[in-house]
Amino acid sequence: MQRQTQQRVAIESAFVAAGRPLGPQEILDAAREQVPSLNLATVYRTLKRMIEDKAIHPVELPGESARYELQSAAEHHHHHFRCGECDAVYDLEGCVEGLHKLLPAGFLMTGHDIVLYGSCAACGTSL
Amino acid sequence: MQRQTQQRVAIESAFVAAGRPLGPQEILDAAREQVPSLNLATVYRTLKRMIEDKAIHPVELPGESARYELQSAAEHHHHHFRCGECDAVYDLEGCVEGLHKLLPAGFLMTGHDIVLYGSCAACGTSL
DNA sequence: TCGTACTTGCAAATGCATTCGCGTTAGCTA
DNA sequence: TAGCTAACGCGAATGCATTTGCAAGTACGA
Repeated sequence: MQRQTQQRVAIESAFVAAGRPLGPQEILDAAREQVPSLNLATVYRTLKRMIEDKAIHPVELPGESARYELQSAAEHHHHHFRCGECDAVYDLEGCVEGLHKLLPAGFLMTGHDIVLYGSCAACGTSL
Repeated sequence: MQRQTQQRVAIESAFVAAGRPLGPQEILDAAREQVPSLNLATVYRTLKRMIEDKAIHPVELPGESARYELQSAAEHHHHHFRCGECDAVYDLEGCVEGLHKLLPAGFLMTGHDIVLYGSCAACGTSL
């Protein structure tokens, strides 16, 4: 069976505390505040298992390696915002109309991704 | 100065003939019909120079390695469609309204990307 | 509390896209 | 047409994110 180790608890709480998609290195940095000895390989192993358990799911952005977010956040349709200052990614609520009008004749759409770029509230405030 | 080699001509014409973003391997496959001895390293070298010359520019999609498209295609704002059957990427004309309404308070938007997924006309026809 | 076997940390190994070194080939100018 | 040198093909090397082997550590049921 699966064990409740302190490293796993630290990783899970890092996701809850952040409330936004995190990459392996971000997770490592955050979780090390609970468990300083935490290793990146353990982060990857834990991520892999959490994906299998459907506790998290991957968030891919153009030209970047995968981040992950809690499945609960992914239960409703949403998109992402990437801050060019701090490189953090945030969840966005809602969607837009009219994507179908972009479709050429004969094309069938089954899904879409939208990514907004700019600077987040935290970075904008500190300018 | 720069030389007009047959490999470079083949690569440039592959872009023109395709009329859509191509990845290094796709370019290799296409250009080898003109120059069978063409090597992948040469494709990469040529792409690098074409980017410096602003003849092409990279197209990044979530979770995939870069494709490239002619700068002429990039002169006007547009987005992309990715076919899940043949893995090809196509340019889409136009854009949508209302992206600003997705933005949380305090966030500033400087750009955006939209990717539609589904099956293209070529694949849809052959089903 | 004990023992088992799941987990971890560490370092080495992968996989992959992309780049480089080098001897050879081939544009291009005189 | 000859000569210079940019460009090529090939195979090895990089860089990076991610994975794995293994010995040591530790959660947790009996």
